[in-house]
Amino acid sequence: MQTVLSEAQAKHHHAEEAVQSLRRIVKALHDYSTSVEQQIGLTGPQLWALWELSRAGSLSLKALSAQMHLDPSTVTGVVDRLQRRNLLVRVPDPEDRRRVILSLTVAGAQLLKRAPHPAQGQLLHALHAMPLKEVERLDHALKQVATLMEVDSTDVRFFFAET
Amino acid sequence: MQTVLSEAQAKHHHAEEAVQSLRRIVKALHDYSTSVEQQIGLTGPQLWALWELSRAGSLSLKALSAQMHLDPSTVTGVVDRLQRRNLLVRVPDPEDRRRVILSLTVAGAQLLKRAPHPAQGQLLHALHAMPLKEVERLDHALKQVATLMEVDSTDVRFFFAET
DNA sequence: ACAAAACAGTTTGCATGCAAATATTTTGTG
DNA sequence: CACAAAATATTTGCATGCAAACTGTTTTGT
Repeated sequence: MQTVLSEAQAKHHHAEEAVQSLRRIVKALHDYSTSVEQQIGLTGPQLWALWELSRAGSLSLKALSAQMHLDPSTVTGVVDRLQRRNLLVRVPDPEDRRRVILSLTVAGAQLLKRAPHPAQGQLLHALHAMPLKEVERLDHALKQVATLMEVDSTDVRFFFAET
Repeated sequence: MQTVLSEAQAKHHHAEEAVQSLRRIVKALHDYSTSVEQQIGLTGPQLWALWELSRAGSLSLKALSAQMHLDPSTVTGVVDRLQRRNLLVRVPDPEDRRRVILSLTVAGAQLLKRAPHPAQGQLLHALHAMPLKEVERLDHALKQVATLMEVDSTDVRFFFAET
């Protein structure tokens, strides 16, 4: 019983620490975004959108929001602000007049050239600085966490006693 | 050279996968927040604020925002909405009249009783479902990632070649 | 052929979230 | 004591982000 208890406590400890680390990671990502904004005057999502557009050549708004895992209504706003600064254009799709084709302008493409890699760059950089074995394990563990979180999405209430 | 190259590729692969998993985790956290909102009519931050307040008894706005790692101006808004629903009260601190003391109302405390554990509950639940060894490794790896990201916050530009 | 359903994009309304500016109060220094 | 500096909370302005409602267009089913 003693063993079980202390093992549970150890797990609790590491779990809390892991959550804390995730918070730090999210914060670091945000700070990186802020520094990018200072450098080139684009917010994280704005740079990300341009980057996806550059990668794909051109995209419908729906496709772009799928790439970014964001709601189309959110992306509409981001695209508005980019268009207002002449970094991209909206062109109606002749094939399907519901659709809008988004493409970079020359100004947009040029800006991208002097811009850093979008948001996740920081994270990827950190991962690349770690030994392969470590990255493998991290990958595996995170995948497990993500899956567990997705599976148990219903009634997780009171999993923790109030101590 | 062959070995080095494929090892780099393996690392790249796992790094990309890890980023993807982090995205899934963030999304799962958000989905959990949404389900909580459906259940008890409070957003994630609102529940979180009440919970911190309950844990501490009472807090100044500054202290609460420190607990939540949020800007005071953000917390002001959250507190506004909670106060509007009579879940907490603002009382001027007689000791220091700049300060405001936040405390739960009876209604707030009662609501908390039937509320699930705030946001991170989902994540903690998932971590507790994992073997201790795994949680330990995850904790360690995440700590490393967070530290690396914080250290290299300046010029990470172009760490990745455009492939 | 044409009503119904599905789809793409936008608009509106709301809740975060931060930075910068402001008002009030307290503290520290000469 | 006086006055500058710091601290606390708020306000304002802006950019995400989602859900729901709405418009127009295309596809589907009968």
